[in-house]
Amino acid sequence: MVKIATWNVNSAKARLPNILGWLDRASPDVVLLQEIKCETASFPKGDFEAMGYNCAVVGQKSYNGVALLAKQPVEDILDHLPGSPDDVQARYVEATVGGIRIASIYLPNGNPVGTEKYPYKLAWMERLRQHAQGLLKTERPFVLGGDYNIIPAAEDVYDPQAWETDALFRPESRAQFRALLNLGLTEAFRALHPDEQHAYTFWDYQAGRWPRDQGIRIDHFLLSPQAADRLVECRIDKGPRAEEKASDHTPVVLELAD
DNA sequence: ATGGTTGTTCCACAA
Repeated sequence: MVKIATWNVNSAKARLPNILGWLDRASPDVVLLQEIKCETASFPKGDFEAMGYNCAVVGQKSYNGVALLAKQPVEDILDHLPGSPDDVQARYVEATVGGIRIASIYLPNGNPVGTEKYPYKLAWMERLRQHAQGLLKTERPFVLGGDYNIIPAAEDVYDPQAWETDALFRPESRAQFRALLNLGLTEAFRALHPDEQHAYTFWDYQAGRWPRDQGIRIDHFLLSPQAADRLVECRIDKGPRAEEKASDHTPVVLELAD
């Protein structure tokens, strides 16, 4: 069994004790991090290496930043999403681990709608769709995990009406996400748990969203057919969201058969 | 419509 986790940590440095503690307990084989919020050189790589992880890091100052950690060797690293050479935002890293192509994705938020941020989000998603189309042609297993900043459906948000006009839930955003799935990818959590309600991965720090369980499900694993054949489990671990100095996101864990 | 919190950086911005 291979255990792959994704977690938007909202700063690798501020969250370091939480991350190390969780890795020690959960012991995933592969970890996809988003919003590390530091430059590649200042990522606390040594702490993860000391726990036996190899690291591929794509950082930038202050914002964004993604990483892929794995107990097995990390090979053939791709440090950006192809299709827009001028895009400098650190939102994508992809590598091969144990014969599986794996990406850590931090999809643009897109708010406020009406600014250049929203078309940037939609264009980024179209680039991701094009790239996934290319990966599918290899007919090999791949896993695209991360913070998609997409609420796929009404059952994935505590108050659908309140989110109607938000970039995470607008029809154009959801249509672009659907187009990605319709290439033939499997959204692991919903495929395994079609009826599960209140299965959230993010709760805002503001307005008591966590204690009231008013969250949204925006962190996802998308699997190629060859990876979906091996799908065993996908669950949300709410534990880390309850800790002191928690990230606003909690980890999602995927298990694939060997 | 407002309010509310966290992180990084610099006294705003992103989420």
